[in-house]
Parts: sequence; C-alpha cells; structure tokens
Amino acid sequence: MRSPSPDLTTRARIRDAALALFGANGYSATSVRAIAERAGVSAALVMHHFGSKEALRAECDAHIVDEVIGRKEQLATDSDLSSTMRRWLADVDLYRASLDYLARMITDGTDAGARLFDDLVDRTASMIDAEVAAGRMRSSSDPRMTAVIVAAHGLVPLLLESQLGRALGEPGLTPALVARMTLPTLELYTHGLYQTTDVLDAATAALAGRPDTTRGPRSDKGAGDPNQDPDPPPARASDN
Amino acid sequence: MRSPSPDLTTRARIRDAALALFGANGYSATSVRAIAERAGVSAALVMHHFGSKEALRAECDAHIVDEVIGRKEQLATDSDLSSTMRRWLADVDLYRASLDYLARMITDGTDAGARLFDDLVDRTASMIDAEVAAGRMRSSSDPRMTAVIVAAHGLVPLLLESQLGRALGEPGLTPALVARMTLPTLELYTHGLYQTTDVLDAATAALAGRPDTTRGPRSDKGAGDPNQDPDPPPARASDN
DNA sequence: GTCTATATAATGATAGAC
DNA sequence: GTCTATCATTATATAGAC
Repeated sequence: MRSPSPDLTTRARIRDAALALFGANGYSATSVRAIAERAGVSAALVMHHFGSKEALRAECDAHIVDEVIGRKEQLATDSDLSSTMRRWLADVDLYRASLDYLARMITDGTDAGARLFDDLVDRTASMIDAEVAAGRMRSSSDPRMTAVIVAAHGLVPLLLESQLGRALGEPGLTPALVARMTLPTLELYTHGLYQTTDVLDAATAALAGRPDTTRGPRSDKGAGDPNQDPDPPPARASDN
Repeated sequence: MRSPSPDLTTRARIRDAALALFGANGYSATSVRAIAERAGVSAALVMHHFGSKEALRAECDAHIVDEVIGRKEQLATDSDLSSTMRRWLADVDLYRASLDYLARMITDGTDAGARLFDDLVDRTASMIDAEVAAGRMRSSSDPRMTAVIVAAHGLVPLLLESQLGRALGEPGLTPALVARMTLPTLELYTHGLYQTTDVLDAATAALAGRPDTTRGPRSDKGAGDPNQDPDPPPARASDN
C-alpha cells in the first residue's frame, strides 16, 4: 500500500510521509519518529529539515493547497477544490493520502482549511449564479446559504470516505462506488427527493408566521431526512 | 462556556469533562491530566474510575450512543440519530459538546461510529421506501445509494459545524443559522438545483454506453457542483 | 473515593560527530 | 545532509497513604 517512494528529494519524501500519516491517523496521533521511519531517515533529520513538527504540518498544508490550486500539475486543468476533488476521486487509490489529508484540513479547523472551504463556497456561489442567469439552474430563496449547502454536500465523499464505503459493502471508497454515486446525486439535484411541494410549503408558511393552512391529512413527521421540521408545527398553540 | 457542573457523581463529571475535551480537541490531543483538571479531580482518580484512557473513551462512546438512542431522555421522543441531531441542533449551544463528540465518532472511524452511521442509513432507507410507497417521494435508480447520500448530507451540519458558521459570517453554528438552513435544504430536496434534465440525461446516456446524443450547445463543464461528470465525455476518442 | 508521589515510556527537540 | 546520543518534558499508568 506504500508508495514505492519515487525519485524525490529527501525533504519531499519526509513531507509525503508526514502527509500520509497525518492524513491516516491525525496530527497529534502521529509522532515525528513514525514519520522518520516511514521516510527511511532518522528523527533528527526530520527536525533538521523542518525545524518543528508544527512547521512540518504547515508545509504539508501548503503542499496540498498547491496541489489543489494546481500550481504545478498539468497546466490546462481546472484549479479549484471541487474539480481537483473530482479528479482525485476518479483515482481514489492513487490519491487516498491527499484526500485523507484534505479531509482533516477541513475538519480540523486550521486556517488553511478554512480558506479552502471559503474559496469553495465562493466558487460554488459564482457557478450557481452563472447557471441561474443562463436558465439552467433554479434560483434559491437564500443563494448564499444554498451555495454553502451545495459546497458542503460536495465534500461528503471526502469527509465520510470510509463510512460510505462500508455502508455500501466495500472496504472503503472504491472507484466503482465513486462512479455509482454520480447518477443518484444528479437525480437528487435534478428532481429533488419530494414528489410534491407539501413539506416545503408547510415550512415556508411556518416561517412566514402562521402554522400553515394548506396542510391536508398530514402523515405525521416523516421521521427521516435530517434538516426537516423547522419547528415541529406547534401543535396549535399560539394562534388558537 | 463551561457547564456549571450540576449535581452529578464524580464519575459522571469526569466522563462529561472527557467528552467535552475529546469532542473539542480530539482523542490523542487530550491528556488525562487535562480531563482531570476540568473535572476538578486528580489524574489518578480518573484512572481509578476508568482504568485507562481508552476505556474512558469507550465509556464516552457508550454514553453518547445512549443519549442518541435515547435510553434515558424523555421517553416519548424519537430515538434515532437524525431526530436526536435535529433536537440537539435546535439548541446548538447547549449540546455543542455532544455534537462535537458525535462528529468525531463518525469521522474517526471507531466501531461505535460505524454502527451509528449504518443505523442512520438503514433508517433513512426505510423512511424513503415508506414515503415512496405513499407517493410522497420519488423513487431512485439506486435506492441504497440514495439513502446513503441523503443520510450523509444530513450529517453535514455536524461535520462542518465551524466551517458553515464562518462561511456565513458567524463565529460558529448558531441557532439562527440552523434555522436558516431549513428552507434552502427543503428547496433542494423538493425542486433540485437543475432547471432541466440535460445534465442528468447526459450522464445517464454516458453511463449507458454511448457518449450521449441529446446534447445541445453544451455550455462546457459548469465547473461547479461536485460529483458531476461521470467521465468527462471522452472528447471522442474510443468510438472514432 | 480521593489524594500525593512515583515508575516507566514516549514525545518533541537539541548537540555535536561525520 | 545525515547520523547517534541525549535532554527536558509530558504522557499513561501504578503504589500506597489517608
């Protein structure tokens, strides 16, 4: 499973070793010694090159950001988080270390992770704006929030890599699973999930003020899909 | 920000302190000493009660699972992850520690986290099945995958708590933001994002075999929304 | 049950030889 | 640039007094 360590400088080999271990086990669960061992050098050499464990992490952050923004990579390619993610996910096994590290950056609350996320949201917002202007996407009642939600949803394969894999009977996120996600995702983004506008109408009415009048033989709370029920219709309390 | 430590047994106070610190900083970044200090006891007492740091973690896991499944809580309430999440998110500030810990359980790849996720997926699948049968939701081309995706999307506020907050100009995930997410989420689940079925049709055709015929003046890859482009139409390579 | 004191191991980091 | 040897600190965990 280890990369056959190509022809890199020692410094780069150490950085890659750190990146892989930080990504797999987290920053504080990874010791400088473990990184050194994986890179095939002494622990002292790691310190010699980077000064401190924290500085090594910073260099990993910077390296991943460079990879995502594509400062090196083949020049023609798109150069944002979502397109890089798509490219990496298409060859999950090859890029697992980078994907894992990226996921930790975004969840661990580092500055670099925050910048990546904000950039992703901004680009998503612009993209949606353009598509709406072109008549290809619907406009939302809250474009900024919608952009945030869509951006966040796109990160799900990254954040839940192993869970998605296991829940679908595979050891991890395999290329086959990534491909299999495409259609259902597009279905969701094309038709939604609900057959009718009942739930949306009820929520709109509830937020507008009154408990909603258009409700028929309400089947009770569907019990499912998270982020529902803004505040479970106050069982007629305020206006009665 | 600390809970004024109510009238709990020492053992429970230690467990709550551990839960808060594990959730906020992660397991390996949290020392037994720090837990002891927060609980107002000696480090030795922590070991006396739980035997080891790892055992303490196990007890935290078990406690959160109990809270989620609702073994104690008010009896009438629903008792699964998604309804508990909804309840906790409605009072984010009060339940932040539990929410943070839950997020780590699910991403850290522990057994307990895996069980919670699988349970969430199963319940989501059942819910969707029932709604589809009742004519309130659309059926998917891949129900299992759709259930996994919907379940995963529901976890987003948990996993990206701080990112969502910051990207929307607030210090964290506030109750106001949680409420603000409802409508755009329902819009997405009701109408989708795309105005037309073009992208979905193209993907369906591409996956079916040929590079798709129904395509008009394709505006090029929209560059946005992750999980798109199953394999970017092979720029006529294989069939030519 | 709760503490102080301590054992033992691992950690990040430094010194200095080659 | 790279190593071995070592330091100072912190970690988990134990012993034993109260």
